[in-house]
Amino acid sequence: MKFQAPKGVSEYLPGRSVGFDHVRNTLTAAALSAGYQLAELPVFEDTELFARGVGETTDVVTKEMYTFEDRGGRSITLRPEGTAGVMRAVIEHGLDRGQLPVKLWYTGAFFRAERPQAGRYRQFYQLGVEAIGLNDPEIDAEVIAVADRGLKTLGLKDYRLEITSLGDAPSRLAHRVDLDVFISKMDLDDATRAKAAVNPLRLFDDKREVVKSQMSQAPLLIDYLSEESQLHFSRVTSLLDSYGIEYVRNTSLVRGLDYYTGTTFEFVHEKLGAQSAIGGGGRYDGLMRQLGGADLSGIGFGMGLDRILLACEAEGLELLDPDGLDLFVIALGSEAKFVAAGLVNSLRNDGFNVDMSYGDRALKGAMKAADKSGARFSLVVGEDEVTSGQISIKEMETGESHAMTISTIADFLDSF
RNA sequence: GUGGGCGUAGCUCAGCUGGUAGAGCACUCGGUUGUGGUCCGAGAUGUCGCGGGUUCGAGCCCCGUCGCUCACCCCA
Repeated sequence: MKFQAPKGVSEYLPGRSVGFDHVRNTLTAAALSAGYQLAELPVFEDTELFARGVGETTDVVTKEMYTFEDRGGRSITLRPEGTAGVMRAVIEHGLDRGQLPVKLWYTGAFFRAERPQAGRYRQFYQLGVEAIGLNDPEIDAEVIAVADRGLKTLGLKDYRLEITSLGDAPSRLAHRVDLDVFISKMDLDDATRAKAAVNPLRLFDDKREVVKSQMSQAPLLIDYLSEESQLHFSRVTSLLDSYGIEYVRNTSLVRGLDYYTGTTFEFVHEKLGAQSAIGGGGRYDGLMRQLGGADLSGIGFGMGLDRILLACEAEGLELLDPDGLDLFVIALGSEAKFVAAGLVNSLRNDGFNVDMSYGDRALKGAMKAADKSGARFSLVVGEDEVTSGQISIKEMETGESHAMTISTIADFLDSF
């Protein structure tokens, strides 16, 4: 029996794992730049948390969750998204009792039992932030700017920020009345009509031409915003303007999680195929209360690390490893190998990244290994070096060598 | 869940109307008794995804299955 990874999971091995780590670290740095603090949360939660948080009628809940019963008979679900778990932790530990907003970031694996596709996996990685407790347009702009800063720091260019406002409850109620009337007059198949009955906004996202052409005349939620919602949204866009962050208004932007209200956004990459959303998020007014907490608003985003890596690769960005090897040591002969191992261990204790050749490789092969390791310097240790203590460190890129004694290697490496 | 394409060496792929498996890259060794990237030479590597069927004979045809992939759906 030959084992294979479970269907549809993403995994990153040498070659791509450095790029993945770089993406994650860059987005982490963006979150830290704005004062977000780490929340390390479980990957599974009470099933009910997601049912109530994400929305009972969403596809995510009705057909994409990994749900199972644990040994105590509890219904457990692998987290399909991050916000519900963060809210649970905030409520459970009373994090909202101090100063607001509570600003948290998280990263890790998420799970949805979907049919795999380009950029869509059953286990995938996200990094997200949540700012909870205040309904301040400056926070909306900050959250969007953090995500955008992360993408720009990576060097991404071929993406766009789409943004809209889903308004507050009164706005949406007024719109829905008119939208339902409009949809009732449309020519639709049964499945689509059923979908519309659950959430009519979904029809704005339909890719079929028959639906798209009819929906082009549909009433838009953006035209129903209350004055308060309008003011909030225009302030957010003004802030983005002042930050120099470009965006396009997408009045038919719809998201698959039910909890979004007000400011809602999505980052879309142009070179990714059908699964082109590399991240998205928005404000959620009723979520915390819905989950048994105080009636506080919040806003956050989730960025898809797998898709962002794909986007970087599609743009041909170089994702370098900042923590590569400083030195690669080649030992010739048993005695030299013993000495070299001690030297390597001691340099590692001093904080350098060092590797050495193992086995009994010929010098040529060992040099090749040094080359492939990506180390900045190489060093050959043989009988002569062991007895004299004199060595010569070679700079791999230039081929230049530097003579010194073994005891001064650390000082030499430090000077670079 | 629905539909299309594809599974051959570690990777990318070739393999004719069915006749018993190949290339390039990567890897190892040597040319150059202790200095990589170039060049030259040699070598090693496969249950041809898996199971069944047709056939004297299957990598090739048929069925099933698993996986990958692309799109729908949905979303990160």
